[in-house]
Amino acid sequence: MWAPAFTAEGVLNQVMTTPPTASRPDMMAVLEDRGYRSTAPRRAIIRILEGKEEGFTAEEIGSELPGVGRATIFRTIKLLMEVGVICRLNLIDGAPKYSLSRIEHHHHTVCVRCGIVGEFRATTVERLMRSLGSEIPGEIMGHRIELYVTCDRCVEGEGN
Amino acid sequence: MWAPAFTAEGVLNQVMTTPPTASRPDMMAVLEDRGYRSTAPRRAIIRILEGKEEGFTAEEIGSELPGVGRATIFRTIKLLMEVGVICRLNLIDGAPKYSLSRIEHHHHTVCVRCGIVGEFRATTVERLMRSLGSEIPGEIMGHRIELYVTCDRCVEGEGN
DNA sequence: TTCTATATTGAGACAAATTATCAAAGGACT
DNA sequence: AGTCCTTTGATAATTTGTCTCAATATAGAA
Repeated sequence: MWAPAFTAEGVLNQVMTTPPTASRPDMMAVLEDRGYRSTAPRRAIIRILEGKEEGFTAEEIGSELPGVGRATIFRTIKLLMEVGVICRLNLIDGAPKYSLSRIEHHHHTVCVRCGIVGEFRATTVERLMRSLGSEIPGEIMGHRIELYVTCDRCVEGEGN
Repeated sequence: MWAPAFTAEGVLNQVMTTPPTASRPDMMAVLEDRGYRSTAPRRAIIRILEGKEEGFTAEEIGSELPGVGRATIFRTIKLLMEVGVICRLNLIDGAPKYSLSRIEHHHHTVCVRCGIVGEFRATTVERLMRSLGSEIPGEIMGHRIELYVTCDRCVEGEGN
């Protein structure tokens, strides 16, 4: 198995990458708390998702669960996004990818080579966004930041 | 007609929104410089694009040029992205939209209500990215920042 | 436990945004 | 004008989702 792409080092309170071991909420419980039913397809999808530390695609989940209908895969992903436990991001070419949300507000790194997704949080980013708020016309409703990187593994394996 | 969503005010060297009058490169010339041919469909598409100050969709361009094949619309958009004169961005729901690049490196604001696109540049953002570089594993290849806003016009027209 | 009202599911049609194919047409240069 | 190579348009195919609707499963009552 592969070692984590991100280690929790970095200037404290500045940049915080999330170690894959960070605790995540029980996704099914979150859904139930919101009144959604605990069904076999949902549990199956969630079980698969729990192993996806570095991002996943809907198609990927679908092919790992041939017994679950495609519509259900998408419906469940959408539901999990609505309740905030996973989020959607875009690769450089715009291709969609999903990722578990281990920390409330965060941003993503996406390897331009292998597509592996990581997340980080930087309080500086938030400060910056607040200050941009007064300069930009209109009301800021949210933001999305994606950092395109060549991950350590791909840098090392240069030429593969 | 509507007044620009963005005015070039703001703290100088901090946030810079781009006035719609900012000069843009001659897109056809850029393509020719790269060895691409100047064809009627390309010139037509570019002529339409020149009037699109606030972002556009491929479908929109296509319907304004019924004589040009759909594939050519997409091919030309892709080409213009490759040479860097337009760029692609995503609405909150992931829907694609394109925008002219008036300044080399910039980011976008997208109104969550009307979808109008604006661009801005903030040197603070660049400084931040550089500092993130040393904290994040891997090599940073690029980044994308999208600010989701409710534009002035939509805030005013509240309830419409 | 069984019943029941209602949420969910799966199959498949449909939609939007692209990309691939390929023969026909169009530029650039001689 | 002629030739070669790029581009184009029509259309099929793909990818990522959403919608419909009848069949099924679930949560909570009885």
